[in-house]
Amino acid sequence: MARKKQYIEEEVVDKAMQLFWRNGYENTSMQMLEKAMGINKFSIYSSFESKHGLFLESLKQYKAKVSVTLEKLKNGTQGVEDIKQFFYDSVSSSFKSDNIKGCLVTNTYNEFSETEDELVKAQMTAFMANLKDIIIQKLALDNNKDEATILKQANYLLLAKHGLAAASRVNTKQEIEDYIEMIFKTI
Amino acid sequence: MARKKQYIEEEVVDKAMQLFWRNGYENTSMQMLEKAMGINKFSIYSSFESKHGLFLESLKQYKAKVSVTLEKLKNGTQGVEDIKQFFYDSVSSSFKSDNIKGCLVTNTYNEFSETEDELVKAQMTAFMANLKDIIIQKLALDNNKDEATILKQANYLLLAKHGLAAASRVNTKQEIEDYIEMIFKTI
DNA sequence: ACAATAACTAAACGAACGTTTAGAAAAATT
DNA sequence: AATTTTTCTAAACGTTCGTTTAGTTATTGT
Repeated sequence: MARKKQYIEEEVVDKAMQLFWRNGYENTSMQMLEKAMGINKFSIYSSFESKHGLFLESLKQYKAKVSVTLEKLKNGTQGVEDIKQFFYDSVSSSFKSDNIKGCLVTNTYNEFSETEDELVKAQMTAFMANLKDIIIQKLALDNNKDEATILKQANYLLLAKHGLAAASRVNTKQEIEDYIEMIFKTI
Repeated sequence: MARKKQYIEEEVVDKAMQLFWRNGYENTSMQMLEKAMGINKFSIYSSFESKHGLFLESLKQYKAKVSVTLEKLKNGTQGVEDIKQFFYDSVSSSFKSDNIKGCLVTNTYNEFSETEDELVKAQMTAFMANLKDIIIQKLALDNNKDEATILKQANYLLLAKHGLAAASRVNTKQEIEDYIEMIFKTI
């Protein structure tokens, strides 16, 4: 019939994701994407329809990437200790030297908080809500906490995670680890 | 001699600051600034040289604005309790209904973390360092904490404040207040 | 080998960006 | 009132943005 694609979509999306992750949506241009993905604009548009479509695909791939860590948390049986480990897992990629870019979901949550892009915002909210549910589940595993305490602690942990993601962009490993330890002293 | 300016620079900078605060630097256009400041591009450029210059001026004005709260913290004698009050003061402006924009310094810190704008980054770092010093001072006021503990707690509080600023963009008042209370349970 | 089809290159698109400029309007000095 | 000086208006500047469009190249099935 015809020619085959000379690139694997999953591979080029991964490159795009890394760029969005580091620079955000608005500060990543099609020119930068072309270069990083190793294919040109036509190919990007024929595969993903638009920059926005590519971004949504990048978000999807990011979620798939972190789902390993999330699944590990979900399957844990140690309660609070599992959550703590999840926090450590979440920032571990930042410590691989120059990969300091926090959490793509959190970054996106911030960047899009003032926009009217309901599609992206809905995805972010869903991700957060899912994480909150899991955290509540883990907290409930523990001994004798009443529901009100669990909800408060879940909120606290979610916001602390939010801060952690932001912090991992600018703070040292030691500071971040100290921070995590401090977070869980209260719980 | 000649005509006088028909606007007060401090007033128009305040409008600009609010816009930058809400949307960030890159997502605020000159067109938006023209409209919000009520003067046109020529006037903006003759007063502030460039968009970047206007942004620096906005940052300066923001610092002046929060210096009241910062001074209150500096003059406090209650130690940890002063810091907690400072946290409440910091988010209080977010509760005035639709003014949900977090902290301009934190927002800028995040947006510029991957740029090469050393001028802006230096200002942000200086602001953070100053806040850290003050927090250390307040923690030292308290009873019998050793220096290592104080440093750890100061780092924790700084990151918690960072998370708080991000959270105030997207969370409810109740969640934020619960969060602050939780933060200080450990200290 | 050839036709068909899809993926490629590369140039151009209009729109929006930050910035500049030429000329009109207004106020202060003489 | 005339002159000077500065601010103002409004249009245009050159770039870059995301997106589209010809036209070429490569691969597949017949």
